[in-house]
Amino acid sequence: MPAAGSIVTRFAPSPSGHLHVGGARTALFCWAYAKGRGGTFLLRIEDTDQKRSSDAASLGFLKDLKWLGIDWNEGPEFDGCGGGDRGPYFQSERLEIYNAHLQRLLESGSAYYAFETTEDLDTKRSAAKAKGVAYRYDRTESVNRTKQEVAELLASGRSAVIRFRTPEGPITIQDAILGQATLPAGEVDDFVLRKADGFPTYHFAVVVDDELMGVTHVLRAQEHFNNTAKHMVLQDSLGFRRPTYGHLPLIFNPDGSKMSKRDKDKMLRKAVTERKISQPPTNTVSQEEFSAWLAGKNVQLEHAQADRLAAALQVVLPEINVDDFRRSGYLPEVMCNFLALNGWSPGENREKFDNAFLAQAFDLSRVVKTPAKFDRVKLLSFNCDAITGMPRDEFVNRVRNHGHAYHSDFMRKLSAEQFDTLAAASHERSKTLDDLFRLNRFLVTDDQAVCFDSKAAEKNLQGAEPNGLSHLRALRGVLSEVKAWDAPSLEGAIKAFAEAHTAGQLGKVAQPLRVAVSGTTVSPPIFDTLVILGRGSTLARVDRALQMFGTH
RNA sequence: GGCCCCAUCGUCUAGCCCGGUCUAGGACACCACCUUUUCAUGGUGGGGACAGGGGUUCGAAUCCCCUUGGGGUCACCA
Repeated sequence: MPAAGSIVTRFAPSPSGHLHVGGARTALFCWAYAKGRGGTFLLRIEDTDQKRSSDAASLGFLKDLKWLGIDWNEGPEFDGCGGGDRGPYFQSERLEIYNAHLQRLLESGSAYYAFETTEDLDTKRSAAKAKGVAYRYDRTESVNRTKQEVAELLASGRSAVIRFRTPEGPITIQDAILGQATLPAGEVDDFVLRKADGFPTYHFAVVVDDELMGVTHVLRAQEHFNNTAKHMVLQDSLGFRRPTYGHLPLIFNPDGSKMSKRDKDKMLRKAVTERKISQPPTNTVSQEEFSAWLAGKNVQLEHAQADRLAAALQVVLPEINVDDFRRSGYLPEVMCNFLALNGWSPGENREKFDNAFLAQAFDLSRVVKTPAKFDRVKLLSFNCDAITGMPRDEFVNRVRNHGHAYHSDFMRKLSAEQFDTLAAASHERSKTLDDLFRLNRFLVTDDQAVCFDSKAAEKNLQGAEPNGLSHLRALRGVLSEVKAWDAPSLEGAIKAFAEAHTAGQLGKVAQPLRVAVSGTTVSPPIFDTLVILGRGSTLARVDRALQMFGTH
């Protein structure tokens, strides 16, 4: 239990889907605020929506937070984090607590049972909309029922919710970031506290838990701003303290649209439509699923399906969730740094910092009020800087771990020595931990299966004599004679060859060789590439290229 | 549509609260040139913003008002 008067912040995700960047940023700020002030950062899982919540999603959130380096002092126990005596930290396990407080409201007349069905309410809502009037819940019928009548209805098994009897009058919200705002009287209607399934709504659970868990500062996304009014009137009715609120600006896509998992479907649909594909590529999704997905814009593919389809179509899906970025090879410390820069800045032209700095420098007064567009290009640049700036050993280790996690096939095909050579050679040209695997497939394909890019071959192997092919033919002899198959020896031999045959222009020799062994014009430095391939593969590939492009 | 909030380069932002030091700073992106065995990196230089209109003031990016624009919210989702 933290000392009295100390700061308690919390991150309270609802466990559906994956942790996305906006949520991660909220968690990071909550963490930093508490951390920098010797307070407590608490994690609570808001799983009151039985339909959407899942244990798998909860676990995913914990893992993602852990990966980002965001540790929680209290909350679900996981990998050294969590615990605490103000639990349980899953709202689904706190129903008795909510019911006890609900009882108080019911008895004082601040809450009441309501029996309208969802359909009833929908009808009223659309009627209001048709008239161009704002819909407000009408409490008259519910409130006029006697206790007796309510009891009878309940006894008869009628489905019921409990609503809050919102007091009259305007409500002024005090916000540490946005200042204050006053909602006119009547803006907040009688919202639901307990759903028909017996679970509390977000509004009720959040107010009860923040009080019971001693939360002093609520930092959350701006979409919750208006909800704060509801929470405040509830706190008053329950006799609760009022935490300090700070509403963080939202994070959007570069085009201003909301960042959502649907962006992946959108991109895939576009690719499918453009290429006029009517049948799913093999081993991706079933024909029925594919057709349904294509037909309905709101139909979403499962993660795994989307990944398979993207792979088959060679489309790179946009990263939305934290684990997408992880898979794409972004570093957790860079994610945190960049996320923090969306909506906050330390000033003094400082942009690069770690979480320790963030914790000591973060302050609500420097949080920006305007929504941010998430710029993946800048993130990539930050990632590149961090990767090229780290020690060689560290890069090799981290890229190896990434490989084991996401590219086990690739890792299996290279020896430890080969991999380390490749990693070292790839360090300075890697923008992500994934680049190495994406760009060097040719190293793990069979010598006879190397796929040649026709433009690359045309430009570097064919053409008027003396062309690349003729150099390659002559170079083949040199390569087979090189005594030690290591980078210095190869460099010596090939440079000597270039001196003799291309007036020292290494490119004239290196490029044909590169195309011959990789199929394209891009690879790690040519000498390293040859070392990784070994003499056998190199010569086999050169021979194959000579054969394929040499005969007419 | 009602209500609430916001408004600086293409993007993230510094400056704004406490008007002059702002011919508005940084970063990413962009353009040009240079370096380079490919790719990438790196180096040098360049273009690029105070949404518009009214006030207040000797003086406004900074304070006030209006307009416009953007966002949020109006669920038995959180």
